[in-house]
Parts: sequence; C-alpha cells; structure tokens
Amino acid sequence: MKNAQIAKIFYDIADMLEIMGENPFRIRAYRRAAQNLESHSKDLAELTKEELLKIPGVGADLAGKVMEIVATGTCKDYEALKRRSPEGIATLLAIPGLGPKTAKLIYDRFKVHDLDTLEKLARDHRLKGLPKIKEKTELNILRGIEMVKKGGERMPLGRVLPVANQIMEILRKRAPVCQMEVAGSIRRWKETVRDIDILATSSEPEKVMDAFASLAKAREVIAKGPTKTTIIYDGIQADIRVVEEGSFGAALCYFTGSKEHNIRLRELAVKKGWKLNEYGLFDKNNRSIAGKTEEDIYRAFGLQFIPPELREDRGEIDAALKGQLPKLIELSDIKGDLHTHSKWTDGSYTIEQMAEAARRLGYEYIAMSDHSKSLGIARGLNEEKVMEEMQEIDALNKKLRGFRILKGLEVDIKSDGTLDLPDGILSKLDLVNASIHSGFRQSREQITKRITSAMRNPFVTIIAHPTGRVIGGREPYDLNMEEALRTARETGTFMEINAYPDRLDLNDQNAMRAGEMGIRIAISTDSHLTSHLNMMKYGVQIARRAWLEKKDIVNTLGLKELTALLKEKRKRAVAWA
DNA sequence: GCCGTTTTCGGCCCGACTGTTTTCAGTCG
Repeated sequence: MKNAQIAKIFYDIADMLEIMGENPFRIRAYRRAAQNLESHSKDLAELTKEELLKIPGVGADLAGKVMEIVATGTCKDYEALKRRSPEGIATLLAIPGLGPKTAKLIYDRFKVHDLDTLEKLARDHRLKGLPKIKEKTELNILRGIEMVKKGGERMPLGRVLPVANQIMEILRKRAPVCQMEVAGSIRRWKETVRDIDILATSSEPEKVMDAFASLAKAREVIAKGPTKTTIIYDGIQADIRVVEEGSFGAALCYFTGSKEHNIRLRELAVKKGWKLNEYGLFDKNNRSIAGKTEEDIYRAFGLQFIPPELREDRGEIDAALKGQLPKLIELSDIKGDLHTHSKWTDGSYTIEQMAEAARRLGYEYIAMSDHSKSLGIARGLNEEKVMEEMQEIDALNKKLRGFRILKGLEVDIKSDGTLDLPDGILSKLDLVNASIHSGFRQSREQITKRITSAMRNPFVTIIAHPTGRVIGGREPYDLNMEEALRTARETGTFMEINAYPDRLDLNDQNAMRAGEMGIRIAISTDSHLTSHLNMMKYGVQIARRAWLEKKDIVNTLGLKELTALLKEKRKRAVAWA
C-alpha cells in the first residue's frame, strides 16, 4: 500500500463528506491529513502509531484509520460512506465551477454520475428547471466538462513557465503596469502547475484588465472584473490581479500560497489579534502593520523570510520562528554538469560544442556521459567506442584552459541487475552514472535489487534519474526508495536530481529524504542539446524545495575538490567491496 | 477531525467574482 493510495482514500472521504454537506472543518481535516500523508517521505505502512501522530493534521482518529487501511486495504468508515454516497459523484466534483452543492442538487434530481449524461442534460436544457440554475449555469457546466475532457490536469512547469513569461513581456509593453510578478505554484516552482497567476500594480487597473483579456492567444475570458480577470491562454488558465502599491507584498504572499501556508500565517495573525489578507497585515483597530513587501510581513510576525519554494506547510513556519531555515542552494553555486550527452550517442552536438556551451555558463567542468551499448535506440557505445570517445576527450582537455571535460558514461543497469559494461572499462573513467532504461515493470524487489547492486559496484558514482518517472508520461518504477537511500548512504553513492523538466527525478520529497539521510546529490541536466544545459535551474529549484544547501550538492564543488572527492569515494568503495 | 504560552472545548482564513437574485449562496484560489 503506497502513501498515495492511502491519501486517496482520505481525499475520497473528504469529497463524499462534502457532497453530504458535512462540517467543512472536518472535511478540511481529511484533506489536510491526506496532503501530509501523500507527501510524507517514509512509507506509512512501516510507521508506528506514535510516528503517525507526529504527522501534522493526523490525530488519534486518522492515525487509527491509516493503520486500519495498511492492515486491511480499506477502512470501515470509508466503505460505509461509499454505500451511502453515490458511486462516481466525485467525477462531477472534478468539473471546474461545479461544487458540492450544485453537484448534489443535480444528482438528487437526475441520479447522474458521469460526464456524458450530464453533458446531454445540459445541452438539452434540462438542468435549468432546478433552483438557481438557468442558461448561464448550464453553459458553465458545459465549459467545465469540456475542460475536464480536454485534460485540465497539471502541466509540467517547464511548459508553463515560458508561457507566463511571455504574457508578462507583452503586458509590460501594452499595459500601464508598474510592478509585476508571477505568483502561485509557478513561483513556488512546483513540478507541475494548473494555471498561471500574475500579480501587478497599476494606477489604471481597468486598462490592465482590458489588455489582459484581449491578448491574442486569449481564447476565452472566463471572468473579468475591475481588478481580477481570468482567461484561457494557449490552452492554459491564466489569472491576473491588480492591487495598490502598498498591498503588493501582502498580495504576492497571498497569491503565491500555498493555500496551507497562507492558512498557517493567518492563524498566527489571529492569535495576535491581527488580520492578514491580500491587502495587508492589520491590527485589531484595522491599522496597517505591513503590506508593501513580503519581507515586511514575515518580519512583523517575527519570522525569517521564507523563500517561496518552502511555502508548503512542511514545517517552514516553525523553522522560521526559530531562525532555523536552511540557507538554500542557488543556481550560481553550480560549478558544472555531471550528466550530458554528445553526438557519440543520442546527443545532437559534439563534445567540444557541449563543453563550450558549459563554459559560457561559467562552469569549471562538464562530464560527458554517453549511453552504453545495450541502449540500442541511442546507439549506445561498446568497449572500443567508449575508449575512442575518451581519447577525444583527452585531446580536447589538452586544448582547454581553465575548464575540464570529465570522462563519464551513463551505463545501463540491465534487467538482470548487472551493468552493461565491465569494471575494466568503468575503472578508467572519472565518473559513472548508472541508470535503468528497461524492465520498468519489474517487481519492487527486482527493481530495488537492480539499483542497490549497481550502487555496490565501486565504480558507480551516481544513480541517474533514480525512479525513471516522466511527468505526464510514465509512472516511476516500483523502487523501494528507503532501501535505495540506505544503500546509497552505505556505499557513498550520489543520487541524481535530474533537472530535465519532464523528469525532475529525484522529486522534491525524495530529495528531501536523501538530504535528511546525509546523502550527497548531483544536480544534472541530462542534456542532449547545448540549450538543455540551461535546464539546470529546474533541478536547483527541486533541491531548494527539498530544503537542500550548497554543501549537499556535489556539483557545487570546484574542479579540484570534486576530483578529490571522486578519487576518495572510489578508494573507499574498492576497499569496501 | 485537529489542536492548545490565552483553550482538553470551541474554535478552525479571507475576499473576488458569478449568477440568480432583490440580499446572497456557491465556487474558487
């Protein structure tokens, strides 16, 4: 039973309680617990009751339910709710604009619980007889159904961020905006996002609304008021909100979220007799305490400034109160890239071109790590080809001054757990990325054994894209992460945060767990093009979301320190093996 | 259902926009 499956049951319970018009705080408690269970870095199935109770939002009742679910696969209350509440009504709740009240109203009258039937009812205007439903509501429901069908699911940040920047660039030219920033989950660098939130200040908000609503790619205007407008832009929902200059910080904080982080802050405000909203922080006489900048607001609470990437209600407020926030790694700390490809396999540029591009980024080194022979699709290298590529690197290194190409390889961990090339070859390299490209559907035991036995090879330096997931494309293979991380610690193997936006693997939770265990991490782009080297920022942001610091990341080391570390690691590993 | 240097009971974050309404509930973020 995976954490996500347990969380799913709690989310389902919350949905069903909501349909039934239950106490909203009870519903919130289920959702909050579900969220924290889902993002918990250890296997819930292995926790004791005491450990479960330490998870925020989990009390005696829910801890008991988790244990019941772990033991039996479900829980009695959940089954009872399912019997009482109509199958599939959650489908209706997923329609944007259709909430629990309206869903229940429609269900009670028509017993409908699938999109197609509901769509037909709306088209035939059979909904508008219901109280408070007329033509407009029917149209909204139809539009919502269309969005669900088109796949209103979350998109990779790497696809949405450039769109957000494009919108802001146009607005800066065409609208009277002063300050403007992207907020929401994009500013927190969540790996996937649902929409674009933009915040601006302006003395003429209406003009900004007009400019936003009339963007060329704005296919649809969902809502348009004097200070807030929602559109569908290039298939993505985008919101803009204009506030007064004195409220910009409060509004930025509010719209950056997360929702849970905001609720925590407001609770702090309430305890002090204050009020926090998007206009500012106010005392009990409604006098402004702060609002112009986010820094002012956190300071007023006696908190360290909390970077957006940490605002997920994962303990950042407590840490900030005690002055114990980590000093997060920054992009400028990165000194090189340890996982890149060239024309020797499936890359599109020569080694020299890749190295030049890396040097232009201010790096001290780059590791070429082309594929090994069993990856036929990438024209993987056999023993002879590897040696030829290394000769080319040697020759290039003689030419280069103040920059070094490290000799590496991305060696396949084959489906039987052995490596694709012999130790004799691997031992001649500076570093070895090992990774899985086949047998994704193997059992948890098999996958875990493949990864851990690769770690036990003294010449393996890094496990690349450790879970194999592709966002929106492929589920992670069934790796026992806890065991993998224990083995990484034992063997001194580094774990990769693959910075390519479709991968981001390790993800933030796993990277956080690795950090807690003191495992060193390489942030690498897996570049197949020179332009891919710029994706490093996505990986750094995952590390920041994982609370990691410069010292946790191996490629923040300068060339000398890194090569010393690699040598020492190998010496230790050979002795250990 | 959770949670506590004001509480073990009684609170629990706050406002914009829409649609259907003559004052507001529903939904969203």
